[in-house]
Amino acid sequence: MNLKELADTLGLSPTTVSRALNGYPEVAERTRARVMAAARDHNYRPNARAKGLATGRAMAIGHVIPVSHRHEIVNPVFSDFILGAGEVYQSNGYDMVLSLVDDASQASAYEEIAAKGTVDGILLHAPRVGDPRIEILNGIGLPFVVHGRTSMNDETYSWVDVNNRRAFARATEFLLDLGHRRIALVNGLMAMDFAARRQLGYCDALAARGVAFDPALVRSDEMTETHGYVTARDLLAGSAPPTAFLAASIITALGIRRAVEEKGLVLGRDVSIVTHDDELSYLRNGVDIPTFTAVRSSVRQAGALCAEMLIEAIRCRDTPARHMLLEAELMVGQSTGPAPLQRTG
Amino acid sequence: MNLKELADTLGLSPTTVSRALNGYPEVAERTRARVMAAARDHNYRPNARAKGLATGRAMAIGHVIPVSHRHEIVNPVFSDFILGAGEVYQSNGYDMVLSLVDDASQASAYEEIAAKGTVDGILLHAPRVGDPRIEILNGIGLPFVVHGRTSMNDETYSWVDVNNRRAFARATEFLLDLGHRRIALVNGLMAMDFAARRQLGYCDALAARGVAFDPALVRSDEMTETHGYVTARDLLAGSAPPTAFLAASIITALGIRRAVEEKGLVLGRDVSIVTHDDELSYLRNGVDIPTFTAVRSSVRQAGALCAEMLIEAIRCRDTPARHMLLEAELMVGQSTGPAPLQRTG
DNA sequence: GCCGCCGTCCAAAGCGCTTTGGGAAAGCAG
DNA sequence: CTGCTTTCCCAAAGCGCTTTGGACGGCGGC
Repeated sequence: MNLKELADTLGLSPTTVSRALNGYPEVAERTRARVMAAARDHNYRPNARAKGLATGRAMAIGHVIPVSHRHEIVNPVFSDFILGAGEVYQSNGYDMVLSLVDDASQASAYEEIAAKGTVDGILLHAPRVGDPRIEILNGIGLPFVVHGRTSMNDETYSWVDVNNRRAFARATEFLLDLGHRRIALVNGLMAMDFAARRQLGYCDALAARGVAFDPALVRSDEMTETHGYVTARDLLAGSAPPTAFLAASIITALGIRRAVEEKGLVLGRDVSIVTHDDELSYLRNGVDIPTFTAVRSSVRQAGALCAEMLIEAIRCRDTPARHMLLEAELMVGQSTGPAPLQRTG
Repeated sequence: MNLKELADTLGLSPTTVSRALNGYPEVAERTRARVMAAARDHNYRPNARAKGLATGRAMAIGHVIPVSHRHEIVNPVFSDFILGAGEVYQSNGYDMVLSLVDDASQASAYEEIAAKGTVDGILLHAPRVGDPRIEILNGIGLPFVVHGRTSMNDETYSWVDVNNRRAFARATEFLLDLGHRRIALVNGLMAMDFAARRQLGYCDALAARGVAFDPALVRSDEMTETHGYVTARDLLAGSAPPTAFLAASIITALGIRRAVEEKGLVLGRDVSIVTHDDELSYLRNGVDIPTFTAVRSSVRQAGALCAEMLIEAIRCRDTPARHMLLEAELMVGQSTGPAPLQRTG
């Protein structure tokens, strides 16, 4: 059933039916009611492609997911982010289209997406330090919002980010307050902007208390369980093992805990862990009391905020760039405790 | 730059340019080369909406993700599945569009998607036992492939599934061989088809060895870390605790391990775990030797297979339904060992 | 009674592409 | 040279919708 057929059924012109359905005033209310009823009865939906062609709007938003061929890992927070964004899209009538793009063809991919006209805006994930994609997108002229930031020219584009620096400074301070002095940072890949900021926060807090920064205590890699495990096992086997760990994600923290417990140490007594917690739906941090002490910030909420910001940018194309810095909340759980008395050896 | 402009630049008609770009034979090779070069130079891409309108093909595939409002959980395997499917789509020129649909509006959602015409086919996730969506989709007439199965009328639609029954029978046999008799099954939600099949496999294996089925040893819930932990803690605290656990996913297994180790028990000695392993990219099962003994089957590969099957179904609309049953592989890791001698009390 | 306005509807153009149905030029055989 | 096929190209219709620019009748004001 298309518009013309529906119009024929009603003995009206396509023009009138279109206007009736889209809420234009030039149609009698009685007629509009008749049209609406018929549309419902016949289960009519306007063809999205035709509508898009006519209006110039795609009513869809593109998410570009970088697929690196060296280390093919899907960001585990991705599905929760999508959920948050998706709900906002849905209630605003937007579709969500995903494009997997490998690192090599990043530049051309965005131009292609823009030229094809399948989307009205783009949501950019996982920006790297000094990510060139932002410049590319700015050049293309399609509205976009970045989940996260990249170090330079923050003002030239819209973003939603967690205050990673503050969050990790906060977490570090908390551990310092508990008397820990050897605090390991099990970070994500340093090429990622958020990882760089987290390390800055960690260093800030150490410096503020006059604790020397020890590069041997900082490790960066993809945020897998394995990375947490291997790193913690390594560090704990050293001559001057850390008494506390800062983890970049709950998944990493799980790996760290495994190494800790495997060594017969007790979490919260012998070793403390503070983790960043994205509040992933499938990895809730404990039932009532948080298992891990964590600086937490819902990635799902971030998804919703990004989506709202982007939709607004699409509606009014020439509004200035907007920014939203979310503060993570420190939740004390069972994985932290006072630093143990200095062990000899 | 659109087709008409490109044609004008070249001094050709839109018809010829279109044919040149789409590989039709009615155009001189010299002209074609000229057109191709100009298209590249001007960075021309045909507008997808217009192309779709003209051809009737959307060159996009829809993934419908159920969002239940009671327990809002995103399937943790989802992102890996998407990755596998996405790569296939990309290399075949298809876009991927995601729709979040809440349980209430499942039926109408599919009709809407079909009528809107944004996609050429649908990939169905996480089918439930006797899932009504399959009937709906069959009625709509849009090609679709199910990742998983539902119990009835397997022949009437295309699916890709792991042989869950066999996999869990296999895992159970393995534990029985090691001498375990009290084997707990920490399953996913029983409403999910795969969970039901897994339990069947478990029961099959017990029955084949004459071991009585104890309903107290079977627990079903969403496959979170918390579920694994809480369930295992409960069961281990009972008067006749299990000596082995079957976990529905690595995430659940992590929770079980936590409960085991918290109780001071040693994995692979006091308690064994066999888990299903979807080979999630962010939760690799160990570095060299698998941490968990597992029946494994890559969900990413399943995504790719689903995508291929669906694209084929779209290309030849009236091919019969196809089915693909993947066998999971048993990988012995460090989480299993001979059943401990019977503890008294 | 005439004019102008308003409310209601419609015809037709246009969005950017594909595809049908020629048509002109070139090539070939007779 | 004629008639036919082949090669290469084009004009125009059409995909399903929106939107511009009227058309038409009824109404009130003067």
